[in-house]
Amino acid sequence: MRRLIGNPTLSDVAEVAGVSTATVSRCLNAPERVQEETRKRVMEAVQALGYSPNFGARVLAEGRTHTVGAIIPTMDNAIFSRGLQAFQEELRESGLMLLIASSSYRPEIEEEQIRALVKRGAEGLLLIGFQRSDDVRAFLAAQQIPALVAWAWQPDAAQPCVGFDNHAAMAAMAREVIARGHRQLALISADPAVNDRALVRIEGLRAAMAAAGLDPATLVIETTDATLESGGLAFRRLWERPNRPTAVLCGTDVLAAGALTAARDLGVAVPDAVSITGFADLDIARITAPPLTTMHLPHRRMGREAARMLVRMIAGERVESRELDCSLVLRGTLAAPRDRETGQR
Amino acid sequence: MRRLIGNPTLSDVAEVAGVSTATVSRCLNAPERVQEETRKRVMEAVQALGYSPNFGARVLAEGRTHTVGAIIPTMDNAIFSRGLQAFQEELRESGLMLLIASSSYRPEIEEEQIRALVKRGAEGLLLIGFQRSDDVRAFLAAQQIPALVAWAWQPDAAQPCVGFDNHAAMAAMAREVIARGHRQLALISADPAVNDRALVRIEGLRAAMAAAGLDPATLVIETTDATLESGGLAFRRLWERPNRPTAVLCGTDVLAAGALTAARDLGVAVPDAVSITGFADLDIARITAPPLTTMHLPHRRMGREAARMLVRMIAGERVESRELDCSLVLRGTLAAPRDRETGQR
DNA sequence: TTGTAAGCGTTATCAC
DNA sequence: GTGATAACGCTTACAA
Repeated sequence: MRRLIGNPTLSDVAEVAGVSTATVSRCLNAPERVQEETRKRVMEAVQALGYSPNFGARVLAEGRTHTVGAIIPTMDNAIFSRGLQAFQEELRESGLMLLIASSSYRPEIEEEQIRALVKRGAEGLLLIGFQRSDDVRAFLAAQQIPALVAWAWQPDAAQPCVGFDNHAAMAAMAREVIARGHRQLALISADPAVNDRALVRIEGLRAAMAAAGLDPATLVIETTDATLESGGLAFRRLWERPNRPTAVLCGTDVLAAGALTAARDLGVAVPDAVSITGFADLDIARITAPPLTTMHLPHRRMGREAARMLVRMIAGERVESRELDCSLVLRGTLAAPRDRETGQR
Repeated sequence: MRRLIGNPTLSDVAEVAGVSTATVSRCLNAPERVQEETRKRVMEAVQALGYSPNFGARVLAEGRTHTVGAIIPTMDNAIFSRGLQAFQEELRESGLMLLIASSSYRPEIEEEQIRALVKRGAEGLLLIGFQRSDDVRAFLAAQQIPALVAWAWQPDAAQPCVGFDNHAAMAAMAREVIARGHRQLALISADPAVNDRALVRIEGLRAAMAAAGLDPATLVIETTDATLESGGLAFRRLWERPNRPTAVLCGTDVLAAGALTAARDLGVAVPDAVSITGFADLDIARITAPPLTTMHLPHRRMGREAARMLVRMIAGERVESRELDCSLVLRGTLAAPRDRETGQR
């Protein structure tokens, strides 16, 4: 498609200013390399014509797009939005633009978007989690597009990553719950089949149970998607079971908030009748009643660090994967279980 | 910058397949226009070389980037994230990629980002609110970049927009509050100087007061930024004043949730001692205790509609601005004021 | 300091 | 149906 009205080009500017295109280009990209007077003349011509460089031509000639891509499951989940905001802010410092796509937690869409982003000139990619087909991995390698996995860190990761140790974090939460005396645990989690962070968290939880002498097989898991409603529904299902758990751990604050709301609607007192824990320490963790006991994640730091790492990867440097610390934040939804017979703690 | 290892080009593929570059290009862009057999041979060469078209060259030749840009105050505010997600999903349907930037509510950063986005090839822009310097407007006009204002709609808008009538919506909320018997109103709002939606909401509130025979000058306004903490702090300031309001309207659910949390911490019962209302009907509106009375906004519909309109604008079509409906959702934080002397309603 | 001119890798218009 | 070849608008050696 040709532009309806031809935008002014470099040579238009050059003609008006009475210089060569090279000089105009220099004025724009390396002003110090051209004489004060000439530059002034050129800049006036630029102004007069309302010139703005053609993106395609610049990319073709320079060989760079100054753009990176990020593919997240959805922007409509606070667990990603804060870190993503920090990621974008830091990218801006490096003069990079951010291309965003979302996968709706579906691998085939993620793959499609990875290809689309690369086709659109992304020089590097931010990806969530490790789960990915060999096909895409080969594609990325062939195109020499560096990809950084974020929101997850694993000790043995083959790819560069930045995030926290989901296994250890969930295990720590489980230890805290178990230390309070809970023996009947339940988990509300995203589907581990499509969410490797969820899978790893489940494993961490089971490991902690085993280490504490509990049988991991007694763990009841409700798998669901990542919305408030789903968390509430999952809690209701849990509550209909013969053996009600005394503590419900949740894979996310969003699920926990949903569970908490369902508990309130059901007239189930938290933490008196049941303890509920979250994961992520989102804003919502502080506004529930009672406020949510959860695992604090360094959202902004992770976003910033991801941007810095990706910038270096694009520059061709090798980067070390980076583990960030989480910390348990005890608020009001975790307490010792009450004895169901006596009502005593 | 030259690529370290030259990626395969169209002519590499052409050479391997023993055809011309034109044929290869056709195979990729209009497969039906080339013979079955030739195409097969070409595709094999493409595979073998791991060929992927060069973005810059394609843009230069085609004259299109298939990319749009969006600049929002911040992704880290649920009031934008849901609509933005829908916007991106709909863009994908049209084969467009999304470039995202944020302004932190600062006009000068927004302006910088507008220019950056255009420089990076955005064919159209999604902008929040109407407030913008003449400079940028002229720039956009000169570059012939269509811009759609979203999250706001005004009857007399000079630019195409899609959203809701902030004035009418806030007035409706105020009418509801006043109808309950409230006479001492307060508002926790974003700074109207940097947020035109906030300004319009204030005006709507004042208009409703005047229409109900209340003196708009009695409205107490606490201006603050858009975070949970700020909402809480603003509520505390309100509560320290000599004349405590009986109802606190908030410009956003986030501010309302902060206010609600502060009220809880202060031991102020909601809605018994004070009514609080939100705006936007975010997820958090349903998890506060009591759940928040707020104004429902059609987030996803707005995002989708914005994408469709922008696509048409880019195609050169004229579009009509579109107003979307809001609806009051009464939950638990609004009630009739209690008489401070007698405790009666 | 400035100008000349050779790419950059596509798409698209012609001929054939 | 296929092949030459001319744009597309910029950056950047290299020359002057």
